Amino acid sequence: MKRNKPKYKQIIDAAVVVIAENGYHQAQVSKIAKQAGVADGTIYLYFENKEDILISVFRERMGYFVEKMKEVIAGKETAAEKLLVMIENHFNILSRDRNLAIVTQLELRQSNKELRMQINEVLKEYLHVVDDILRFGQAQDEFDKNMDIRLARQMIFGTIDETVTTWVINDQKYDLTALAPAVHKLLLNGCALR
Amino acid sequence: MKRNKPKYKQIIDAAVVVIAENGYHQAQVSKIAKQAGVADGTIYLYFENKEDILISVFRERMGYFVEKMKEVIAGKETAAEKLLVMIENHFNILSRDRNLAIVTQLELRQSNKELRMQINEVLKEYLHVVDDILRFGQAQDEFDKNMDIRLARQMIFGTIDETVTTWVINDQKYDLTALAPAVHKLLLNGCALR
Amino acid sequence: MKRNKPKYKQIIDAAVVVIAENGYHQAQVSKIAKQAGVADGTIYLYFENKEDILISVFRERMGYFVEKMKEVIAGKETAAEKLLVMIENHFNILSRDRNLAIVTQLELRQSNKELRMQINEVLKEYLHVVDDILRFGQAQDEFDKNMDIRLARQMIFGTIDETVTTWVINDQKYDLTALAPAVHKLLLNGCALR
Amino acid sequence: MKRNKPKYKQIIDAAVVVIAENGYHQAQVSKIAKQAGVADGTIYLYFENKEDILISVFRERMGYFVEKMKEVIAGKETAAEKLLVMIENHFNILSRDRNLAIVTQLELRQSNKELRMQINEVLKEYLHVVDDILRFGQAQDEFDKNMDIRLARQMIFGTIDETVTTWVINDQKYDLTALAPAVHKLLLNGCALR
DNA sequence: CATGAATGAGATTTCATTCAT
DNA sequence: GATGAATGAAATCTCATTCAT
Repeated sequence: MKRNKPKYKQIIDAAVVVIAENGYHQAQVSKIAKQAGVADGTIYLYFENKEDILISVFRERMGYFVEKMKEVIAGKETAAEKLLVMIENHFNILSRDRNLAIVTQLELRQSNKELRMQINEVLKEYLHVVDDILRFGQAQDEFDKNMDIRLARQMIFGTIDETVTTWVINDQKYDLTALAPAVHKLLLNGCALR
Repeated sequence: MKRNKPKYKQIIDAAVVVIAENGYHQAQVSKIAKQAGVADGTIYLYFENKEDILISVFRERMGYFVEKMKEVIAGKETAAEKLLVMIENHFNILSRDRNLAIVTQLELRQSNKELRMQINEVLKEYLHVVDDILRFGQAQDEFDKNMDIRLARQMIFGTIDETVTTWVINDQKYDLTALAPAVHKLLLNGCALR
Repeated sequence: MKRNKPKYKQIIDAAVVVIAENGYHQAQVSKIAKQAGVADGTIYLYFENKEDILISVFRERMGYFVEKMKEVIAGKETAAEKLLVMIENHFNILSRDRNLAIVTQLELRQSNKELRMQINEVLKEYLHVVDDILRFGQAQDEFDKNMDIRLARQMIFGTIDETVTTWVINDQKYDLTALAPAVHKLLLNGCALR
Repeated sequence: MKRNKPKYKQIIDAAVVVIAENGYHQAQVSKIAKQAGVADGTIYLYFENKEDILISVFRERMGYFVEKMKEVIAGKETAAEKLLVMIENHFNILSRDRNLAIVTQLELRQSNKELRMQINEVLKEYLHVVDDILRFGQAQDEFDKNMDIRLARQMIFGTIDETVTTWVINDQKYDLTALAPAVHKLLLNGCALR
């Protein structure tokens, strides 16, 4: 069950490809094994069960996601700038790994409640990053101090997520990253005229 | 296959209860039949197949949803007011039918891609309502005319959806409807200080 | 259960049409009822069960078959002539009622062993007709007296049956009746040169 | 899906036994699996689906049939002798494998049209053997050159088939092979006195 | 460490038949 | 006599997981 052996990554990568190409319900363990170039039984030397593969896909990739986010955010001075690079990076990473986009936005959502709960656990880390930006913005007098942090986080995450999902459903046929500034503006200022 | 016979509604209602209580993947046709108080075979006098039951759950309830929305929205003068009653009603309807909330926010999303496509078809009607409010707001000089309608709609729907889902995941333990004004304010003004 | 009421015949006729058009396994009772223009339940006022419909189809039509045979055979003097008109009539009747041909040669043979046993019971009458011709031929010194009647009957029936079945399988695209003289000659003289 | 692994034959053999003992419609996959001493799922490692098992039963056994025929026929000089050994062997093989006789003469004929079409495809090979004998006989001036090959083949096959079926229906209670010379004589010379 | 053949539980759907009206 | 809505039993096939090699 060593997570640093090469076959571990191999299987995770294979799972992303297989799920993206076949859909969640057609991603059988034997297909993942074949794509990874290992025997079916070998999967179980590295993962507890099928659910463990899926949650691991999310954890590994989302871990990279959050690390990346923290890095680029730290490099910015204002909350507005931090929010912008976060959105840009979110869009950018998924634009570049289109299979991952399909898997996280469409396929993995078909998993059962229990798996989704675990995925939410992983997501929390990402939500903390959003919260940090929001609190930082309030402290810097950039953001409204009366604003409910939890609701604002739901707005930010919900908007980003819905935007990416719509892009995936439309077969990724437009430039997602290009939408970042407009989304950023909307999240900062809302719909109303100023 | 008549949709106005009492058993049709009876089965739809049973499906909502069974899915909410057992989860999507444990909602066997025989469980739904038992809950509805009919024989398994009777289900197939009213629905083509299992998928048809699930689609119908969504269509029937969402149909009511959209009708209700259009009604309350028409009664308001400004875009801001229209948006507020839309959010209030969305939250309110799901607050009152907690099983439906579980089914739409968590369970039905586990369905396969094809079923989700059909659900999206039903959802489009709701998204049109949002679009109408946004365009109305622009025409009335309440909303920013440079705003991308599609992105704004994604923000509004994404925020509402994420808020409801979070509430469901947290076992519906707080008052969802009470959040409507704060969500409304966020959507109108964003996070930034004015 | 009166067999002389008009609906009895109506249902038999409907059964032939439905089986010919849909095949044995797709000939549901409800389809037959619809074709006959009666309610499903009405079927059971005239027939014990589905099997009874099928066996009745065979009995009614084959009854006519045998009557016809006896009639035309009685009008001929020699065994050879009797055999010829029997073959001609067999081919002719099925040529004219192509649905019946499909039903007797292909579809009804898919029925279960029990039903086929009953059909064989009905067929026996027809086989007796053949036996009568054979014995008459032997008495008249037209046919070989050492010949095993049972085997000869199997040859005659088997040949006729196989010929009709082949014609049905080939979509009845050639003139079956035209084959009667050649089949007759073969049955009388065999393959060997004289 | 390897056809040379021992379990492949094992399942075919089990299918013959189960179908013969229970009838076509009562030959569930689970019964066949049990008879073969494997798990239900194992069946599907060797066969596409249930129909594939049935086709394979026919193909495997009929393949042996045709091979055997060609062999014994090649060893004879005259068309008459060839025909005789063909009939003898046909009767003999089915006499020795009585379950197979039940399956081919009664049970497999209950299959749906599609399966029967496939079975006919396999049968064609056998019919070619008959045709070859007939043409050989004509070339050797043993058989009537004016004879329609197709009709003669239908007579031969129809007679043999009907003879075997009658024997099976009568519970195989007489010696089928003993009938071969008489059947042979009938096919060569017909019913008529010479 | 790695393999892959074997396992076996579990669910949708059809359709002959009934019976209250 | 006639209706037709309701019944409910029954069977194929999939696929995650194991374990002998």
